[in-house]
Amino acid sequence: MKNTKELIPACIETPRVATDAVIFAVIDGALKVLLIRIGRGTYEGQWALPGGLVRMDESLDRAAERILSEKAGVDGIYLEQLGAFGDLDRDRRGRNVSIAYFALVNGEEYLPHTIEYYSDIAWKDVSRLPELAFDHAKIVTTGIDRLRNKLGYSNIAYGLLPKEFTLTELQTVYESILDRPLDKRNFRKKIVGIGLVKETGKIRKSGPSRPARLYSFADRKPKMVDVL
Amino acid sequence: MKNTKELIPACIETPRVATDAVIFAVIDGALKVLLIRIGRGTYEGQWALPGGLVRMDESLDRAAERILSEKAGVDGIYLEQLGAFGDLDRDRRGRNVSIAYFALVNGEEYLPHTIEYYSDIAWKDVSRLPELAFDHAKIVTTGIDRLRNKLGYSNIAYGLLPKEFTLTELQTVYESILDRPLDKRNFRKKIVGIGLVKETGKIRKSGPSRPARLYSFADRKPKMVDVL
DNA sequence: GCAAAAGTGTTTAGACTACACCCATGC
DNA sequence: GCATGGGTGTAGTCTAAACACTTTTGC
Repeated sequence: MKNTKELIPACIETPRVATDAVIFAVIDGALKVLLIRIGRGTYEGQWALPGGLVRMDESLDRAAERILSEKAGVDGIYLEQLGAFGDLDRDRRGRNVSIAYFALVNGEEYLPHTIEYYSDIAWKDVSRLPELAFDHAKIVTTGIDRLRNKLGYSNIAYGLLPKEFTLTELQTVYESILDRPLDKRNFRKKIVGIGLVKETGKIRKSGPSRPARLYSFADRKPKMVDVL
Repeated sequence: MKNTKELIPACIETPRVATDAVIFAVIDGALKVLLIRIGRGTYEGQWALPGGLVRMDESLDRAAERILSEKAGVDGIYLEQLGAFGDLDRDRRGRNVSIAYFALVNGEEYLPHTIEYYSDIAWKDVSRLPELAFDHAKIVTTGIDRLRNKLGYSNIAYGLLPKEFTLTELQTVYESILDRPLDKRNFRKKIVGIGLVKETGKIRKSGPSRPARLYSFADRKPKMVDVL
């Protein structure tokens, strides 16, 4: 673009720009993605990620926030860019490029609700995904890779948990995402040792078993830490 | 975009889509980036990354390859997407989004040459960069971070070296990029131990010192390995 | 024989892994 | 008193870091 002609016609042939969001939550011990079902048009009835076109007067990050808020009712959470997806055949309706974002929410607190154009919205288990429209399967895979990776060197897991939680709950989140069991003693030693979480002093009683201590994250901003 | 109206006007208001490339080389023991100087227009005389508009009939990856080839004469090298940059004020000439790529070349083999629209092209030391047009300083920073990171868990350094090289040369590349000295014995032990490189059996004599064994990369395709 | 770069091992400290039993509570 | 999940320590192995001298060559 640097060296194209300087005077730009109001309208130039360029791919349209959209964003799609991969929103994760851990629910019932399983990693889930928020999917919507398209209500009309070429892809009617198919599952896809929530997304939308980027407007001329908003940055990519802002567009992602707006679309997430409008189409999935999620506000004020951590959003991170996953990358741009721009293969020629990604959308049969016309040439476009999608900037994918990924986000984490606490599955207990957030209740998805369907909106206009979407005939359905639901959490789907990543290990049993339906067929997805566009190149969204690829985007989801990229998102899962990023999430797994990031879990090992950052504190992002805070996005998936309530303010207070037990170490067992935290471990379940890690195990669900990594899809493998972790040693309880080593996990607790490490997590507490690096100061990822701190004790709240509170205790939660639940059912016929020893009550658990409640912890909270030392930081609720994205931060690099050697976790695993 | 999924839930916009189905029939798309031939021309819709959307940001233009471009790509820019951050091309690295290690020359004279310093990490360098390939920059061009803009020949005309709003940003005339300023330094920037080589880039260009994405066409309607090519994917992002393909556009990046084409532009790299056309504007910097670099062909057939490893290209990796860095991410999308789409702030509102990134280009004073109009709204656009740039998909940035990063690439590595062997500074000894590749000689940059100026082309149409560019008044100059040159390797610039990353520690002494001129002021850059657009948001290219941010893109370069992202590129350097990615490169440093990747050096630690992949074999990408092969892109920066000729087919055969000495272990000292390899170490210089690592040190230039990480901007810190490495222990010679530990470096060699690790690099050879993990099988990143293999001996060619050849020896290179050069000046008044002990001749050095020549090595080559075990793999010349991107691969994950725990290097540092 | 000396300057210049190549090459080579050992020791130590910290991190990761594997592993099994007692504790506090509700019913 | 028993079922349920919470909580704890140690020994062995591996990896990373620190560190200094000998070798081969050209001149």
